[in-house]
Amino acid sequence: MRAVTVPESGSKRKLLDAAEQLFAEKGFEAVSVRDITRLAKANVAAVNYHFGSRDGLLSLVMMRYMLPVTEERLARLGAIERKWSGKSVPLEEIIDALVRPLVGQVRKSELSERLFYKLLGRIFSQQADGLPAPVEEQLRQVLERFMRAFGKALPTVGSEDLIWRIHFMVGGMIHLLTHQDMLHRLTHGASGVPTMEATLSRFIRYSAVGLREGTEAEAPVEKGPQATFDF
Amino acid sequence: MRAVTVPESGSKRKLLDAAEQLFAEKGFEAVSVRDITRLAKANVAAVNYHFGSRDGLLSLVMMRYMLPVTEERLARLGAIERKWSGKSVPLEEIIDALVRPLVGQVRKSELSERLFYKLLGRIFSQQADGLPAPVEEQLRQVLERFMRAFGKALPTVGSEDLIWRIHFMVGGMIHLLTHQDMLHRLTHGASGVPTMEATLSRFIRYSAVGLREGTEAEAPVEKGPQATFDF
DNA sequence: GTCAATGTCAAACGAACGATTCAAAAGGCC
DNA sequence: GGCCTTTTGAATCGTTCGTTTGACATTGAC
Repeated sequence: MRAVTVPESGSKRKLLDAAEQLFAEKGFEAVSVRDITRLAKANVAAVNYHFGSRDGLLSLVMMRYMLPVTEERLARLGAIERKWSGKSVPLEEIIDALVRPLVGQVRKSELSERLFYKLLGRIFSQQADGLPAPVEEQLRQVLERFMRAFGKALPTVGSEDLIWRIHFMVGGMIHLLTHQDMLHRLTHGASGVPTMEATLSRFIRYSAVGLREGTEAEAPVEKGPQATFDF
Repeated sequence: MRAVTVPESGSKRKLLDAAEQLFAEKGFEAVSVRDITRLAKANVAAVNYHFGSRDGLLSLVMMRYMLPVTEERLARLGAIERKWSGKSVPLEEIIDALVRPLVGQVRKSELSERLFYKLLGRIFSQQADGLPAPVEEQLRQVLERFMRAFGKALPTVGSEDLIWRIHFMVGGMIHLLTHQDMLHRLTHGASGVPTMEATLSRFIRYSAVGLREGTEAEAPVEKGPQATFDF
């Protein structure tokens, strides 16, 4: 994976910043090239000059935010598996490796925290075929790696159950990103600070019990020949 | 709530059907009135004649699908509470009342099952201020009613925890609707039939354990002065 | 038959869209 | 200075957007 480098100044950088802000606020389809150049105080032609097309700019914005998240996710998962080498990895730590990079990368961004999460949420909630190919490839890769890890941590959960439970968990994660601001306003009206970190541990606890649902109570019977899961 | 009546034939009906199909397939923003009139084999002016504007048609489509769901949700919850009058209502039955109407209304629709769920998912995943006022009002009403019910069924869960857990659950529900087709293809490759009903009970079990997380193990201490939740 | 209400139709409206052109300006290097 | 590459600027391309217009057809009431 190549890094997405960004010039420190100049109109290219101004265009990227403006595009990120507008995409996060209004969605990828609701922002025109003219909206972006107007905010960046640049010429309409600049987008096509620097990025080839509107789609080129969109891809670059997505990659710039997804790549660090993907790399931190995979690095954290790798570190965890090394730490517990051989032994089974606690479920909570896997979920943590999946979701913590979403907040871990926020400070490196120029965007406000609120817009950063919105932008990530918009990327995740896109239909897969609406994403640039390299972004889609990243998501596929992350899914495969974490699927395998969850499968090992939950050996008594049938593969079909596991897929669905992870599906529900991912839905909660996306919803958390896209509607995070609304709920944080509700639950921390005036006080303020303890926002995302506290929410994260809530999410991890919620998802962990859902993922292992039934594995303690019921007998550890194998559910069929399709015991191991890999796609 | 007034019912949304639809003419049995004529171009108005054809426009509604075409709009529903296209909105479900491509999203509310990606469909033009010309796309709709082309599919309906009607004139471009027909949309504005029958519905006043594109937004008018969009509102009508949303209302047509949301109203029966909302009514069935509230009716089911009411029936459950009457059945368990006084006694505490099992959590699973409340979740069931929230999600079963999503599949209960599918047969009354002209749309295929797959598109029906997609359309509902698109409505739910819209930002609140992107929805027509009456639809938003329905969602607000449903949320308030069910919040109260969940609060009674989980008296030991702090109100702030409860809000977040319901938030995660709703995210899973929306994700289930919007990406249901992809996963059903994966998990029932060729076989087919046992799709949504089995998935629903999976979702209910997953969400139930997440919602009551910690309420069995830990002592039932009140978490603070904000014990009861109502907004 | 006449009238008014109800739909339908082709045509066109102004506005906005992404993209392109080409000349002027700016910047680095000899 | 002179030269060449990179970047900007205003103007404009062809399309598509939602909406409107006014003529024309159909219908049922009286």
